[in-house]
Amino acid sequence: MTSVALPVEEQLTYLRKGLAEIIREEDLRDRILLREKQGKPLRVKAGFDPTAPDLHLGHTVLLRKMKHFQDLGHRVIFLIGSATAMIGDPSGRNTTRPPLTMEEIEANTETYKSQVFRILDPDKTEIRYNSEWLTPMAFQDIIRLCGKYTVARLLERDDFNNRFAKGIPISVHELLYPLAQGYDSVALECDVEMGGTDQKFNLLVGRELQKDYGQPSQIVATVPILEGLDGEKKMSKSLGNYIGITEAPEVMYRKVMQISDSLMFRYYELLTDVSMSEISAMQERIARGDLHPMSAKMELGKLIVADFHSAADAARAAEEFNRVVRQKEVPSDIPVVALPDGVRVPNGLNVEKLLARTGLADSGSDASRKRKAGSVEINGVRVTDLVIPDPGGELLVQVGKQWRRVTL
RNA sequence: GGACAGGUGGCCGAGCGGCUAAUGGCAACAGACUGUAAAUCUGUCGCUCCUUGCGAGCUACGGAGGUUCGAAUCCUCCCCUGUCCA
Repeated sequence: MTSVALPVEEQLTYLRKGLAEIIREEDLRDRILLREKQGKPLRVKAGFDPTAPDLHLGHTVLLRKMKHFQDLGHRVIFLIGSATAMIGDPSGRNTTRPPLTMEEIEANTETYKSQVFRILDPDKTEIRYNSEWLTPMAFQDIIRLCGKYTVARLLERDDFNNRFAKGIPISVHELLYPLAQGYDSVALECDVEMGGTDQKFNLLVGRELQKDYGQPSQIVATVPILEGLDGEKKMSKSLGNYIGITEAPEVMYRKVMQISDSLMFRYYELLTDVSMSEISAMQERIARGDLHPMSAKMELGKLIVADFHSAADAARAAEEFNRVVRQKEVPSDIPVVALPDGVRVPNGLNVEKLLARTGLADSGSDASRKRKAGSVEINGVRVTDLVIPDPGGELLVQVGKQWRRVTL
């Protein structure tokens, strides 16, 4: 879809799907019409933290939606929070972070580009840095900015509110974060700002500040926060419940297969172009027993893998999954390592050393535990002995989902 | 500036002189079951070494000292957080 002149109601329908909230929808309609009359695209901004350039599927919910704006001919501003990176969105206790150097930020930007343009259209994307306008601000400018908002209003933010109530520290500079983010919208004269629902407060501050600076208030569009593989907490790298968009097809596919059945529909909704009616039809068929949930999940896996790799990769990943996981055969791409030093002992091979030094265990102690727990298989045979006779040739070592091919 | 309450393993949270590598919960890892779903059950869950044993050593309860045969637990100073008062 590349048409620019889609009727406004159709644009709204297209955009509404998969958005958690639009504030306010009437404003969005008016703004679309206004810009259309002026022959200008909407300026749609979303901010990203330059410290974490590794994107996962959680981020793609937002990116996909940004792409939808582009599909309608609008302009997307991919804002890198180079100046605000020092604060970090006050979601927790990370108070102050060391400032990144310009080199680091540029390196991270490159990483972003290589990932983001798997989804966004580069021709309709503007990459900007908020240090462009925030860094030159003088103290009096900052004071002026602070003068436009009150502490009481900042404390309305859930996170601040909770922390304040529970007596968890809030540093003053954290309060500046929403103001800085809001000011970004002023500097960029945004029509729309997008973000996760957890960003709602910050996005709304932008509306207020724009008004103060004599601009029309931006429309706020929030996307739902994607649950991670555990189905409960939000997808995040630090929680380890994520699927990274640069991960190998097999890994992605396997991770998708691990999610719970209920989560699968959520993923269908937020991560694929499958329509809501198709999704509910699928749910009905599963409820009736016409469709095995696993088949539906396999389909989801293929769709997601194909999005970031290719249909062929997706098919291959599915095949591999069937072979390895369902038929318990040996995976095809096992890391090959040479027999590490110290594994060979006078009467054979030391299993614990083998695990610890091929990355199958975190430490010697961990290796010892895994061995004693009976988690180790070597050449298809469960091994609990500390020392095994040297079988000659190569070793196929398995601990849980991890495999190593060790050459002697 | 003053008064009070706190800082324990990835997180939450017990312990308040020895029996404590530290109860319990969550997370994590492995095994069973399965659709490598969920649920459930079992085991593990600081590090190193080896003679792989209910083995030895080392490190750990904000930091530094001290008391004691022995401290996460008592004392002193310091750092950090919160509440109240000025």
